[in-house]
Amino acid sequence: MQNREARRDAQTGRAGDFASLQSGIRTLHMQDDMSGTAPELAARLREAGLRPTRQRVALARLLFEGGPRHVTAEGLHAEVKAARNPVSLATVYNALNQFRDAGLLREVVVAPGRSYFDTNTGHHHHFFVETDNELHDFPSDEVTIAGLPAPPKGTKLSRVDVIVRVRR
Amino acid sequence: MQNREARRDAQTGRAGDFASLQSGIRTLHMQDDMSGTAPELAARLREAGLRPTRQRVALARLLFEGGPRHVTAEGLHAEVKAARNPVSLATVYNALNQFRDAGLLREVVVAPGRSYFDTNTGHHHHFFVETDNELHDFPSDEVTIAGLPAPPKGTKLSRVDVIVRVRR
DNA sequence: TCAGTTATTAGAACTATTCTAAACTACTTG
DNA sequence: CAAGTAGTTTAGAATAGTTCTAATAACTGA
Repeated sequence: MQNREARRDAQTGRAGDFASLQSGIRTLHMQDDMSGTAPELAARLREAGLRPTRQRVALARLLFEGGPRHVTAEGLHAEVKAARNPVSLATVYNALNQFRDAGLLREVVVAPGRSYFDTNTGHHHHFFVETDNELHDFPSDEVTIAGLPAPPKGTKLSRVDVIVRVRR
Repeated sequence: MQNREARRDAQTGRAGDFASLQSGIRTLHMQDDMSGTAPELAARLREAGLRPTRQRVALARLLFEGGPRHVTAEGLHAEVKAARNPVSLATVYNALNQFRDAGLLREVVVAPGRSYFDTNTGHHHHFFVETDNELHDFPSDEVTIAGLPAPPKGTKLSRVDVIVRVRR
């Protein structure tokens, strides 16, 4: 048995580097009607068919009030706890899944047992820093993917994920 | 001993539909020196720094003797059991991880808790049929990705994964 | 052959996530 | 605004996938 690299919980990291790319994304995100204050968020949840409960609003605020983010369930759970707005872990999972199903979040699976929820639901792709489990967006505007074969017959396109894996 | 990778560049003029892409991949795989018989596989394992134990050879045969494949640990474990060549689940996991680390396999994570090991280690991408968990290869020859931003400073490119998700 | 290293194994442990069923709360109607 | 009720939350149990432990077995070079 070889011992393999330590898998630190690099936590959700709100990133921060990548000056230009990130600010581009931020702009995008802020223009989005998702950003609102608590009552706006409640309305948004209602639209999505979800009752704006105390728990869901608390989570939505953490997710959508700042800039774009990538969170894990555990990370978000730690945050609500820290914010003295306790929500059970099961509820965090439920809410993340519901938000994703409602199109408010997008799930990105980067490694076995590592799945992030991305508040940026627009077209974009990801950098994943394998050595420290950091995930960063980059807009798809610049990127063109040409020559994709047609989907297997009988299937329809759902989406195209591009993950650029890098290491430090 | 490091030429088994990233050598799949020339190949196929026209691509057209999905079926012909698949057969293109099969041809490729058969030409590969990975396809050998038991003694050849043993040599291959030794080259990779792995003792050719009964268990590893049994697994290598299942993996590399036919055409290209996508396996899960559980699936492969079921196969060795069915072939009356029992190997413990722990050993299946160990071997898959070692084969991957040695560059004999590539791991593809398609969904939380769903990770496949792909015997095709050349350049190619994937279709994933979300509705029934099917994974298919397609060669990267036809696909061009232009305009990828530079990796975050201090990092070097590891690889680019493209997963085209479709549903039935 | 034999020593020494490396590999295998069953089962426990661990991690991430989902389920259960009881308690609770937001929305509706009267 | 008092209930009714349907949707929601919760702790804890359960599950799934994978890794670890430490005892046993097997490969390899001399």
